[in-house]
Amino acid sequence: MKPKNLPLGNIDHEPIRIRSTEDLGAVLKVRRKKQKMTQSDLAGLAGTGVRYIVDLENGKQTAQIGPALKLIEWLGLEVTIREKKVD
Amino acid sequence: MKPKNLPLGNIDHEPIRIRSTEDLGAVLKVRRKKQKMTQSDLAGLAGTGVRYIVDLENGKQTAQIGPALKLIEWLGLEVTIREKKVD
DNA sequence: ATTAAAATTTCCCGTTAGGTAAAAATCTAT
DNA sequence: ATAGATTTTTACCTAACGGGAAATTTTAAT
Repeated sequence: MKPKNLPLGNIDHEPIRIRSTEDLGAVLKVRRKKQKMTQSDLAGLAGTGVRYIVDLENGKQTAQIGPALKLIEWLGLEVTIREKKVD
Repeated sequence: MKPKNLPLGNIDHEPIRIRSTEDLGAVLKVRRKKQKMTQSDLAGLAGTGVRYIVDLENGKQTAQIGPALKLIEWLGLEVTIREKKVD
């Protein structure tokens, strides 16, 4: 099978490595659109403001962790952490 | 093989699911000790203050994402995100 | 039990995250 | 092209993050 050429941030059931806030923002944005949600929708669900969502999706370094995890939950995603393969 | 009974937050190469900041804090703390680092060591490496490390390990909701990712890197860990299995 | 090292708490304080609301810019469809 | 919805930006503002340093508590070791 040839590896498919998927758009940046796309999630096709294989886990995506998050190295930076930019990575995270990209993934969340693509996922939100795939779920046909607006930023306001998400903000409402996760109990944050629109500004927070915008900042997060833009890879802001200083966005807070708590709300981000809730948001990820609402997007039907899950975060895992493990030892780096090559250390 | 019987599943081993590992201490909370231990990482034995299988990925750990992060649902909350408390989960994250616990994992990072155990990992730091396994690496024989002090909080000051880590703070120095990641370019943050000791207070930040303490807060993060204590599961503070409002800790910022950027420094956390750097820290995770320095601990030889990696973060991944994927679709929830059961949505 | 003492002593030392490490972890946590506390105080002071400049910087800023992020909420609301409104305006501007961008994207979608017809 | 134009209207409508969505996203982003902006401004204002309060709450609070997080750094440094010192003090206190906890842990570890002999």
